[in-house]
Amino acid sequence: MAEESTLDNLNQRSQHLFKVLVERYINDGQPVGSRTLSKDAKIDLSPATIRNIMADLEDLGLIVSPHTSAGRIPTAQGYRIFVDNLVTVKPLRGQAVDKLRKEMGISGNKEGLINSASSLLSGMTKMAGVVTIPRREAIILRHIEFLPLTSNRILVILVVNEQEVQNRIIHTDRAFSESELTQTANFLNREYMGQDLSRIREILLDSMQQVRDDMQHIMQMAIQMADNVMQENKHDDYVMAGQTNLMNYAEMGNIERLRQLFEAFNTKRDILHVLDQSIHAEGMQVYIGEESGYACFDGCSLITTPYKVSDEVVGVLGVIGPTRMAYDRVIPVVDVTAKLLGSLLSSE
Amino acid sequence: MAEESTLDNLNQRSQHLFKVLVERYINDGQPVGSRTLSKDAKIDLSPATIRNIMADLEDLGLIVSPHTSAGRIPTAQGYRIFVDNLVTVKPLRGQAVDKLRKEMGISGNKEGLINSASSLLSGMTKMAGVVTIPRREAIILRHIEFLPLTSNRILVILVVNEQEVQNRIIHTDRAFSESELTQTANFLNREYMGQDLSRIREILLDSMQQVRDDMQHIMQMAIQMADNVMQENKHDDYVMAGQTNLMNYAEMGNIERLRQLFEAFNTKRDILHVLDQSIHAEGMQVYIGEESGYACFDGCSLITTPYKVSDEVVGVLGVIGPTRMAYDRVIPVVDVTAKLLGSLLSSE
DNA sequence: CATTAGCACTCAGCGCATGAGAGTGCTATT
DNA sequence: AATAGCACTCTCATGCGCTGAGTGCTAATG
Repeated sequence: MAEESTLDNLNQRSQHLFKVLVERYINDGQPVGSRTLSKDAKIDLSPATIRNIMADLEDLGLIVSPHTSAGRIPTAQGYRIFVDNLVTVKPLRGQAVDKLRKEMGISGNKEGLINSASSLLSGMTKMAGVVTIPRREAIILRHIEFLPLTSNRILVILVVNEQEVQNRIIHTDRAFSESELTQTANFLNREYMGQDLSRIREILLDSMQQVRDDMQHIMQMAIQMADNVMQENKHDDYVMAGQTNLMNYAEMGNIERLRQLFEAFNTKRDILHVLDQSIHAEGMQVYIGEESGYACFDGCSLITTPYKVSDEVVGVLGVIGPTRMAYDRVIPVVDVTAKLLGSLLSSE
Repeated sequence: MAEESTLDNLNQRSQHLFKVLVERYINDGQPVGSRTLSKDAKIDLSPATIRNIMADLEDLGLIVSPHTSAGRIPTAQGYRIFVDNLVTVKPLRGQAVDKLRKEMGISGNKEGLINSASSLLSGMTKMAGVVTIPRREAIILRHIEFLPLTSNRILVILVVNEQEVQNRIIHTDRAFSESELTQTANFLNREYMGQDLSRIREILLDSMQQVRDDMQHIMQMAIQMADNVMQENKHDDYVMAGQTNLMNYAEMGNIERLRQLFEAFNTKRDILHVLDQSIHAEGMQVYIGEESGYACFDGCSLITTPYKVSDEVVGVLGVIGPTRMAYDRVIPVVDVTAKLLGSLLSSE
C-alpha cells in the first residue's frame, strides 16, 4: 500500500511530530508553526530542526502551508495517515457508556431507538449523526387480510415480522365479495403463516394453475404487493440528526459548500450510496474529504460503522463533520453507539 | 387600524412613489436613491422633490436608510403596508396553471399530492415550500383487528376512513387467546363499523359495566388506542421542500440566522405554531420578519393560505423566503397551489 | 406654495502604503 | 546531525485619501 511506504519514509521522531501537529491543529484550527510544535512535542528540539522535518513532511504530501508565513496544516492524505496509523483513541469512560445506554434505553420501539441513536451521536459529537434503518433479510408472514373498498379496490393489510404492518390498495378487474376475500385470506393464513415472504411468492407462482381462476387473480395481486413490500424493504433509508450543528463550523463558512451538503442530505441518494459502501466493508470506515467520491463531502469527514443484530449486520451508523474533527473522541463514540444500538435492537 | 391611518397621511403621489421604491428594491436588492426613483416612477419630478417625499416616508417609518449616503430600503412596517394595500399581484398565466395541475396530478395518493405540492411551491418560487398534513375532523371506524404477539402484547390494527391503516401494540395484564381476540374484534366490527371513533369511545365507556370483565380490559386498551389515534391526528405535521434554496439569498449571509431558521425547521414546533395561527385566520396571511413572534423568522417572510377539501379547511400551505421577495409573483402561486391541492384532494 | 436648482456635507468602499508579527528557508557554526 | 542567526515572504490590521452616491438644507422660481 502506498500509505505504508509513505509511513516507512518517516522515522519515529517525524511520525511523532506529525501526530502532534495534527492533534494541535485539530484542537485550535490554526496552522501550526515550527516554534509552537517544538514546544508542544515533548521532544527537545529547536524550531530550526523542526522546520527541516516539516519540510520533509510537506514533500511527502502530509502537510501544506496555506501561505508563506503561516504554519502547516494536514492535507487530506495527512489525515488519512493520521487516522489509520497514528491516532490514539480516547475510550469512553464507563460512566459515559452507562449514561448513553440509559438515554437510548428510554425509547422503547425500533423507530425510537434509531432516532435516539442518531440524536445521541449528534449530541455527543456536536456534529451530524446518521443511522440507517435496519433492513431485514427475512420477511416472515404473520397475517394477511383483505378489506373491500369501493368498486374494485381492495385494501390489503400485511403483518410481517411480529410487529410491522404494511398496507396498500390494489385495484382488481372485477369486484370481489367480502366472503370471497375472507376465504382467500383464510387460505393464505392457514397455508403460509410463518413462512418467508419471498418463499411464499415462489410457491404461489408455482401452484397458480391449480387454484380456482377467481382466486388466482387476487393472489396475483397479493404477490405483486409482496414484491412491493420486499422492494421497499430493500430501498433503505436513514435518520439524521443535528445537521444544523454543522453550520457552527468555520470550515463551512463557504455557504455554497454548505448548501451542497444540505442538498445531499435532502436528496439522500449520494449519502445512501456512501453508507451502503461501508455496510459491506468490515468494521469502522473513515471517509476524509472527497475520498468518498462525492464533491458534497469536500471539507467533511464521515465516520461510519456497521451495527449488528444477533451477529448479523443490518445497518450502518455514523457521524458527519468537518475534516478537522476530534477523531480520537468521535471514533469511540461511534463505536460504542453501534454496539449499544445493536444489543438494544436484539433484545427488542 | 394604525395601518390605515398611516396610509391616510399619504397622498396618491407619495403612495405611488413608495410602491415603486419597494418594487425597485425587491428587484435588485440595492437601496433606492432619489435620482433612481425619479427616473423609475413615471411621474416627472426632480430628485429634490423626491427627497422631500422620501423624508416624509421615513418619518412615517416606512423606509430607512442603512447609512447616510445609501438610498432607502423598506422597513418591516413598510412591507406590511405594501403587501396589504399596494401590491398588484401578477396572476399566473393559464398555461402555467395547467402545467401546475398536470405536475401535481401525477402523484396519485394523498401523501404524494402533499409532497408534490410542497416541492412545486418551492420550485416555482425558488424558496422553501411547506404544506401541513391535512387533518380529518371525523374518523370513521372501518375495521378493527387484534393479533396476539408474544406474552401479553397485542397488535391492534385499526382501519379508518376507507384507506388509512393505523397500528399499535398494546400491553395487557394477562395473555389473551386467539379466539378471545377474534371474538372481541368481531363484536366491535359488528356493532360499531361505520361510526365515528370519538362516538364509539363514548358508547364503550358508557356500556363498560355491562360487558364481561375479561373483555372489558382489552376494550379499555382499544379505547386508549383510539385516543392515541385521535390525538395523533390532531398533532399535525408538515412537509417541507427546498429549504436549501434559502441558502442562496444574500440576506441570509448571516450564518447564525440561517442556523436558527433551520433549527426551527427541524424542531417543527414553532413553525407549526405559526401555521396553526393561520389556519384559523380567513384567507391568505403574510407574516413579515419577526411579526410572527419568532426570532427565527427575522429577515424572512412567510406567506400562507389554508386549503380546503369539500369546502372545509383541512390544512395550510405556504412559502418561506427572505422578506425581500417578489410578493406579486409569489402570492398567486400560493393561492393557486392551495386551490389546486384542495380540488385534487377532494377528488381522491 | 409647491417645486426645483444649487451646494455643503456625510459616509461606504476602494486602492494604497505602512508596519507589525509570524513563520520560513538557507547558511554558517557547533 | 542539530542549531543559531538572518534575510525574506506573506498575511493581517491600520490608516489615509479619494471617489461617488446620496442626503438635507436653503434660496430661487413659476
